[in-house]
Amino acid sequence: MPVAELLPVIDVTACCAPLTRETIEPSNAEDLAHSLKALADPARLRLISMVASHEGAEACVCDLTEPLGLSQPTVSHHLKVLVDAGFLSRDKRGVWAYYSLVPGALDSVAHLLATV
Amino acid sequence: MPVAELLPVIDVTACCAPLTRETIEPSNAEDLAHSLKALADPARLRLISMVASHEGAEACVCDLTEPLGLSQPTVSHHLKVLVDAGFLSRDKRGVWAYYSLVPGALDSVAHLLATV
DNA sequence: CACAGACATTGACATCCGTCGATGTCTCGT
DNA sequence: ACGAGACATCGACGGATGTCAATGTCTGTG
Repeated sequence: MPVAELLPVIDVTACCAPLTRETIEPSNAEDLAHSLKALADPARLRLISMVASHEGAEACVCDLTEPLGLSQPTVSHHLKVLVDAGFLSRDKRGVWAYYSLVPGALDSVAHLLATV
Repeated sequence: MPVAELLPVIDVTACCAPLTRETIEPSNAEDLAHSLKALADPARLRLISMVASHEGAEACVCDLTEPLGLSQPTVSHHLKVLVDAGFLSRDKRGVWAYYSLVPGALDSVAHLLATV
């Protein structure tokens, strides 16, 4: 497993100043790039958006597969990427796996990008 | 040339509410993903950071190649990706090409990601 | 006008990534 | 205990991406 898998967003954000404040360190650039890569996919952006606006602010795979128009394994794959990156959390209750937003994760990345 | 090349960040930001406010439209997700893909690379993040913190808030390719540790064609390639995505602007003066940040571009993406 | 230098473009290559079908694992109801 | 269903994992495949060497284009200089 790549090292980056062990560095979710919260750790990235605690490390350094916003991108344009000072020259970013190569290792920090690598971490931030890893977080952004997790977001830089249409299906994953839609998943985050769908989970956030779903009732109860959580959703199971069965809620997401059909509206997304992708196969169940593909949806599970994307969700895993988002969980590993620290943007979503997974809560298995019975047969279902419920995904919800990790509070502050998106804001951390947004803060690193913002110039003001 | 892909259509997305013609949709720099400013257009993406003018289109829709923050990601978690309401379910994002597939086409908007595609546009935002394209912008994020442009940022989701360590070399490109470092380029943005180096340009922003360079004196005069602009830098030419010759300023960037050596500290980045990549070949000149590769640096030119990354800069082109960032210009096409609307994050950097290019100003050719004489033999040199000066790159600088597009004001508000990073903030637009940051605003789309933020939840607050 | 030729030459040197800064940068862009091209072509090639290795790697990464999104996708799916097939299969595995676990839980619940019968 | 068995079967059904929800989800994860695996293996494979095609397309996208980062990188470089080689080459092209343009600008200023001797």
